[in-house]
Amino acid sequence: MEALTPRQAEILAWIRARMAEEDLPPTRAELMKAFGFRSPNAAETHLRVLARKGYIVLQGGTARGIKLSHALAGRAGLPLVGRVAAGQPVLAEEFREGQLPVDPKLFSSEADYLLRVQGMSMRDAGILDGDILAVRHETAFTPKNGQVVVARVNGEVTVKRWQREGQQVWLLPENPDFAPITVDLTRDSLVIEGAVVGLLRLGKHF
Amino acid sequence: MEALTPRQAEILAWIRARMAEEDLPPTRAELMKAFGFRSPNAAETHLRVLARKGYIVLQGGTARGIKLSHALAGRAGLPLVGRVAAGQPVLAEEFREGQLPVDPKLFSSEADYLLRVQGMSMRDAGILDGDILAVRHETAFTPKNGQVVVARVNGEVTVKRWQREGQQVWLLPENPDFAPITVDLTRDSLVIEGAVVGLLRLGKHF
DNA sequence: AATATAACTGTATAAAATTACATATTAAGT
DNA sequence: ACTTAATATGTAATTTTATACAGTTATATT
Repeated sequence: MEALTPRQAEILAWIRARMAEEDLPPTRAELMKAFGFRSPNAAETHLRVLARKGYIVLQGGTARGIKLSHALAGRAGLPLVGRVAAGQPVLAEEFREGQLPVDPKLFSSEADYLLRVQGMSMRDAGILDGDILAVRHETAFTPKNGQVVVARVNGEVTVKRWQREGQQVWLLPENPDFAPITVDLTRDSLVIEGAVVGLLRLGKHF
Repeated sequence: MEALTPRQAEILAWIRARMAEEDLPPTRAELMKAFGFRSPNAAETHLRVLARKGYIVLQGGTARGIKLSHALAGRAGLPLVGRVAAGQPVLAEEFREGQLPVDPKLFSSEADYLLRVQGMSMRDAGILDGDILAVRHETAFTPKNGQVVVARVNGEVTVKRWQREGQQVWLLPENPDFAPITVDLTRDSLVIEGAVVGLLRLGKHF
């Protein structure tokens, strides 16, 4: 399929999100408003391009006649991510173990991906080795103390309980056999990968 | 929910089918054509009634602004069962807390219902109070020793690890604060309700 | 230097769609 | 008998929506 420009991808993403949420395709005017266009024709031309490139199908003479093409329409579920190598993006293609048919909206907060847990450092929080966490990808947020987060310390991805006081952050395990990770925000690199919004344990561990 | 007349049910069914197929709600004119009305107002009044009775939601001033109400829109999913009173069937209507959009085939073995966990007796197996278990309903099967099952002892529903030797069954908790339940099959009543095939923990507990 | 493409503005209009109002028939409920 | 509700017809106004046509600006391509 022909590639999209960043702007086109942005517009397609918005359309998909809108349709998932409202269950109704947008009008040109709605697109216009959402992107701050001053002309409905800006929306029209974008739609034409998306249609020409095969990402959507336009039904002429029909209000809201926008369909996602089959390839995109398949509400696949969420990607399951396995062991993430240091320094690499969590959602990089090579760490994907597959796709699970899980509704992102099942959880309290909408989940973006699933992450398989490695190790027993959160055992006493009921998070065991092999469990699958539903994660909301949000790098720019401030966790509350006590919240379970997916963080990256010096490139390494870890799941821990967040505790912060001033410039000092502790990533607390829930297992006395493990030591807390202490991070001084003024010196160490710490990236929040997301918030844990759910947990899934499948079959064979029972 | 208020009952529908046959004609109203027919119209609602058509709308649902149309939306499933076309992924776009119909207009009054389309409804009119489908049912042979000679006036779009026939469609309008039907829609008003369906909305008043709670089967659909109409968005005023919006082309194709028809939404199926949540009860109808929610596809399949699994029933979530809460506290089950002694002696009553697990799936009795009065214990249902709702329906969750979970694919029954997500688990190693196909799940029939979801059961909310009460208490901490399985804490060390990573099953916490408030967790949701996916259960395969199967009364006539022989669990393997060590398997986590939903059983009913003297009418009371419980989740424990199964251990059997001869006519003696132990239902083992995974928490030293709780005592195993000992069942002599020659004297006590024991019904297996199902096998635990998965676990779900949603949001707020993190 | 000329051309093409992306990403728009601005205006206009026809078609699609909602929705009000007036009316009719039949069946069910009080 | 009277009223209400269901199921329509018929007309028309208004609003929403799609979409054509004529430009503009910036960037990349030939």
